[in-house]
Amino acid sequence: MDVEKIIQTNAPLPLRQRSVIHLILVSNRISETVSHALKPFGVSPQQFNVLRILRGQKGRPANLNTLSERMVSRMSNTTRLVDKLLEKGYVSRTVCPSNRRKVEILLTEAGAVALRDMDRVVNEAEEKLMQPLADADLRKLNDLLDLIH
Amino acid sequence: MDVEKIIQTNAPLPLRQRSVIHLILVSNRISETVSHALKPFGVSPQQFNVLRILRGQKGRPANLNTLSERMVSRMSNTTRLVDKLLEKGYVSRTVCPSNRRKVEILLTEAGAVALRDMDRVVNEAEEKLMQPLADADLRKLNDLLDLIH
DNA sequence: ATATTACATTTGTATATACAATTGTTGTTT
DNA sequence: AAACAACAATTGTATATACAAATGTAATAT
Repeated sequence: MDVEKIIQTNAPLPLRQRSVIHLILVSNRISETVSHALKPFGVSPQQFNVLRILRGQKGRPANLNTLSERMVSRMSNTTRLVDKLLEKGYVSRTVCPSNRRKVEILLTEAGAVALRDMDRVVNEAEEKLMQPLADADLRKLNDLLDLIH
Repeated sequence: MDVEKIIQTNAPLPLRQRSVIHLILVSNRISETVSHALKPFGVSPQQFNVLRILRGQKGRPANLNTLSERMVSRMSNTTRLVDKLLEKGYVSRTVCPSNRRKVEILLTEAGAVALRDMDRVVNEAEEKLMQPLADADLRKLNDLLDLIH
């Protein structure tokens, strides 16, 4: 990404500042792309994220706490996210019988089916974005990101 | 950043997928940190961004179009962003005399003063985040990010 | 001159998110 | 058992953002 062109400055940016802006630009691009790919399914990237976490549970129910802890972006209103998925019939929500404070959320069959299609389009979108990076590049990128606090 | 720990999966992620999640996690972390650093000034990162663009204009007024084009995140409602900055007295807004469709936005003296303080805290925050990366690392990171579409 | 089109900004609306306050349930202390 | 603290989820509120529609102004065509 050509940072200077995007933010339209002619003065070259200090290296650190450029890196920070670059990271945000790339992340925005990724989010937009994924968002766009998911549009036909009527789910946001966060909702998609929740569905993937539920699949990872392999049939074991997840409560709200677990979901919010595992989300890529933690500061979400998980209750309302799950509401949306419920409306679409992708998840079920029942009060936990052993502890009535908790709630048990499960991926429905319809959710699992839809998720497979979502996976396909999201994977294609990510592949397209990251295609110029060889495996060695991706490994190096991950190593560098690991350094950031 | 330890991606697997954060999203709490024991299965190691495919390299490309891990990179994508990693980028988003890092970008979220940066946004949160900057957001937090700016809290005492009562401005959001986007508002800070607008102030910086206005300073870059060096006294020449910017219209709304210019602002939205140059913002790191383009999909913002620039009118309302400027409204907020106006309330705080950081910018002025007047109808352009030569073309009454346009609007001329300028950084006020109070805005310039506040911006200097914001710059300091934001720089400190970014420095702290990126401190583990040497110059060579930052250059490499920028190069890799440049590859992404 | 009037109508049409293009331009620049603003407003409306639905959704998302941050953060605080509230509700309902369970566990612990006295 | 009653009172209190801790836990889990939900609701309220303010702000942010995406996207479409509307407003007002200028340029162009008829």
